[in-house]
This record gives sequence, C-alpha cells and structure tokens, in this order.
Amino acid sequence: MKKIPGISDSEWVIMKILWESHPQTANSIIDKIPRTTGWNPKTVKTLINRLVKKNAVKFEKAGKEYLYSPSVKKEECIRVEKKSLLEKLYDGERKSMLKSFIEEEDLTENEINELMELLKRKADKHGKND
Amino acid sequence: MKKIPGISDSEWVIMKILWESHPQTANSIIDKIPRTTGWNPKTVKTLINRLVKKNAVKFEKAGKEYLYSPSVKKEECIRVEKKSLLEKLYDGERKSMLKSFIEEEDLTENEINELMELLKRKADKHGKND
DNA sequence: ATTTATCGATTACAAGTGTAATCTATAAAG
DNA sequence: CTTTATAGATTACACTTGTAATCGATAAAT
Repeated sequence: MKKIPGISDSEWVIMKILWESHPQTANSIIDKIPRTTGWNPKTVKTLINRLVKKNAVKFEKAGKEYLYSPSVKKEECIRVEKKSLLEKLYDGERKSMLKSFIEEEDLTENEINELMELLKRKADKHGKND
Repeated sequence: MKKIPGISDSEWVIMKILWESHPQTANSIIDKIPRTTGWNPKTVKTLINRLVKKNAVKFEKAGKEYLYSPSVKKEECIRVEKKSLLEKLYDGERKSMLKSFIEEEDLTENEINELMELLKRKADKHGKND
C-alpha cells in the first residue's frame, strides 16, 4: 500500500475540502476555507503547495490555473491519524481507547442506540465468519 | 480549569511514565523509556526539561537529584488530544468519530460485549437523569 | 503591443520538535 | 582537600508548521 505522508492540522483543512469535491482550482478551495480560520489566500496556496510536495495532492494544468485533486484516500489518512493517537495515548490498546472514548462523551439516547446497533451488526458478522 | 499545554508526541512518552508513578527521578524515568525509542538519556532529559518549562511537570529537589511529578492530569490531556482529533478529522461531530472508531477496528466478540455493556450502562443512567 | 492582474513558485521567518552535545556546579570517591 | 563523575542547565541544529510576502511568467485588458 502507498505510504501516507504526514498531514498537518492546517493541511487537513485543505484535504477535507478536496476530498469533498475534486478536481478544484486553488481559488475554489480558498472560497471554501472556513472563515473562522482567518487565513490569507496566500496561506492557503502555501498549504496546497506543501501538500503537492508531499504527494498528498496532485494537479493537472488547465490553462493558467491548476486543477487539484487528492492523491491519497481519506480513509487511509484517517486510519493513520487514529493509529497515531492510539499509540500516543493508549500504547496501542484499541479497546482502552474505545472505552475511554465512549465513556467520556456524553451521548444522547439516540446516539447510544445507534452505536449499539453498530456493535450488534459487528457481533453478527463475527458469528458468521469466525 | 487550568490551561493544558501542548504536549508533543515524544513528550507524551515521558508523561505516561510519570502518570504511572511519581514522584520519580530523571534516571528512573530514563530506565522506563521503551527501548524501541532508541533515545539517548540526554534526549529524555531534554524532554523532561521542556515539560517543566511548559508547566506540565513540576519537581522538588532531593539532594543532587530532582523528583519529578506531573502537574497536569492525564484525563485532561487525553481530552485535549481527543478534541483536537475530533476537530481535525470529524469537524467536531462526536458521533461520526465514535462510529468510525467502532466500525474500523476489528474487535473480538469479547471486546464487543464489553463495549455494549458500557453503552448499556450509559443508557441506564440516561433513563434516570434525563 | 503594452500594461496590469493573477497564477503558481520561491523565499521568509519565528515557534515547535526530535534529537542530542556541551557547560557548570556539586556530591561522591579517593 | 583534590579529582572525578554526574545532575541539571544551556546551547545546537535541522526539520516541520503556521502564516504569509515577494518574484516571475503569462493571460487578460486596454
């Protein structure tokens, strides 16, 4: 499998916009940057560039502008980040992490039910495959 | 509540050792650093120092050596890290995060049951309080 | 054709990080 | 007491990150 490059917090903002829709010009990305960031368009372009250099984003020329697309999959990147947190906080013990995550969140009844549904489905699959 | 300082990946290794047991001398910490890191003792001391500077660790003198202790709580630090991941990957949607966490891990039947137990307890509490 | 606006490319620069080595004071050894 | 080992303090240094500004090429406007 392809090596996933380290994607920084700021870069994630760009990636999420690109995963949402692509290919996309730099300006189109800039338009979608949450106002809350307060980023200068130049900043966004720098981030795009870094992502290109990291091979997390690719582009094709379209006249004067470039059309950017992600070149790594979101799911893969999420996995990497999760793994990294798992190692950092829980020494790799998945169950500890899940427990802590479930315990600490205050969930609505509905959310709890959804999660139980999910677990049940997982349990069923087990019954079949194992 | 106290402001939790940013704790880097390497620094987390130190913090975990200190949360496990304290107060503790630098050398005692050094002894517990996982061999897999390959860290030079000097490196560990640098990290301890940075943590002191960040007010994440405090110390008292005991003769020539210092006795270090964490000055921030593990649970708080975990919360900060989780929050940060939540924002970065899931735009703050807790449920998305939990779902993704449950879905992607391949859990044993036992683990699944434990988690369901947890959820059930959470649900019960809801019934009572809400 | 010349000027100008606008791309992307390159450069900037401080703070944080990973990873130590060196300096300095002092406790321990002789 | 003098030498030496050792603890913490200070300094090092390259790489990443956050956050832009400037440069150079070229398409668009006049």
